Amino acid sequence: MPPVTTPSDPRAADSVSRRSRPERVAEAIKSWVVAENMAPGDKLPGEQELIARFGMAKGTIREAMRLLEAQGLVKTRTGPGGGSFVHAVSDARAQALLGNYFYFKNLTIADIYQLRIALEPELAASLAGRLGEADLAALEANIARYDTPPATADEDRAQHIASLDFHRRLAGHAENPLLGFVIGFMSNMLSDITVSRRLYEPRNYDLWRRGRDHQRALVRALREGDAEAARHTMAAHMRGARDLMEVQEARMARRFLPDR
Amino acid sequence: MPPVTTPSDPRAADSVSRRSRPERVAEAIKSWVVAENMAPGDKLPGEQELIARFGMAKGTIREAMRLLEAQGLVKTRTGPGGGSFVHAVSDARAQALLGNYFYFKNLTIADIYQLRIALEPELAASLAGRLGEADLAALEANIARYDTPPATADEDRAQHIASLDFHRRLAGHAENPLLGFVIGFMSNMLSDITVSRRLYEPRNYDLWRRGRDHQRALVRALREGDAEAARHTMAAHMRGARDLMEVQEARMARRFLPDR
DNA sequence: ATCTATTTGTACGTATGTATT
DNA sequence: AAATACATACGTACAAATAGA
Repeated sequence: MPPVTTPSDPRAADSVSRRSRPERVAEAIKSWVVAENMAPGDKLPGEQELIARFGMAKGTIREAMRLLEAQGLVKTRTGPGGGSFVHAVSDARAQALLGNYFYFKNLTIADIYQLRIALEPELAASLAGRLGEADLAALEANIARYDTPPATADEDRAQHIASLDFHRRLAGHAENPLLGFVIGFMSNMLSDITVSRRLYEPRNYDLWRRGRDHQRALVRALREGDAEAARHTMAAHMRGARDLMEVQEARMARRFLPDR
Repeated sequence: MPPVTTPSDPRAADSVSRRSRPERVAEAIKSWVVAENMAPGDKLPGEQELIARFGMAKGTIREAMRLLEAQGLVKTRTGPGGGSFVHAVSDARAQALLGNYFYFKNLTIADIYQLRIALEPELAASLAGRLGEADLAALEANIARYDTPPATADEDRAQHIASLDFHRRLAGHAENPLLGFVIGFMSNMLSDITVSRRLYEPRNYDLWRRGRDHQRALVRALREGDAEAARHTMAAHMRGARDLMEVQEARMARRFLPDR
């Protein structure tokens, strides 16, 4: 583990030394993890050893560990064999942290759909012919969850989330982790909306049913390995979904995404 | 500020109470910020008041504040009038946190280009006719930074980063914050690469010069407000840039993104 | 099932650092 | 320059959790 600038360093004015000690310790540990090429599950030095190595107080070291924990990079366990361990940042954590960023922007549903229309067809095409029968069956089972018209606002909402699950599933199968992450993130953001015109109004329901048929056609194209059909079907599905959101006057909820 | 489950709570087994006290305090403060609809700059209660309100020790409160600080949601200042303040998560912070997530995936340059090819043309089209003359001139000045062939590996690298600045600038003008963020993030990820075949080899340089010409044509389309020309020029530019990365056998660096 | 050892988690008092007035 | 109001850091004591005997 590398040394950290000591507190008695006389040149304490540059942008590195201006950071708090916990911050500096956390940075040092991060670059140590890189230098040692550590993998998830590997154990970091214990509290006492860190206190000794950095020459800092227990509280300072603990604050540093909380900084790393909030980033999702370490998990800490008590007891014998306990300690802090390198941890791969989870999907949910990364999404929650990114959601914090957008909490202060005013991201609209139209913004999200601009990316969905560009990316979901790309994902669909790249998945054609690459899903096993079990996964395809799971997608069809998912569609069945919203096969009957919703009768209440609660059912309406549940079906809306269920139809996003379809896209979350696809995202989970993406071989491109960036593509999968962005699409999964958008699906979760869209799960948190409020609508002022309900789905079960005839005009809305018609749009919605067309979307469900698109999903059916999409699974067919995926099964047959027809990438271009999958791409075009998904593109049509996304345009329809965007229109439905507009008709429903859907609005994003203003809250932080949950971490799990 | 809402109360937090007290330490003497007998039902300490569910997924909420299993969180550590600092985590619970941090969550409570986050939902309080939402409930009060606080904005960046607003002051949170001071250490002493939090200690009193939560009935916890100073160290616990401080660890909670470090959790929020790592997420980029609060900044803390010392001195009179100091304390912790709500803070909009910065671009750099959000990118660094998302970069942590991809550190453990193996994201390839091809993965990034799959998204760039889908998204950059969309951004270009949406910017056509919407940039002022000053911004357009800045883009042209940026292109001038790599107008002459690089002579050394250092110049090669500097020009590579400079050409990504062009895209960072465009991303900065995006009206869609999600689109701008994702493109800016990818630009920064691509700034951290190593290449095994240098740009100044004739074949590579030819590809690279074609890219520079695409950027020039793109600025022209943006100035003229021709969205479709901008879209197609950017699409060609992205395909060319991807080919150049492949020819150069570029590889992602394995490190954490800096926070600023 | 209990005890014991190990390791983190919480508490609290004191001293120091830092920025504002 | 001095007083003030705040966070920052330290050190110690004890509590809680967990694995293993």
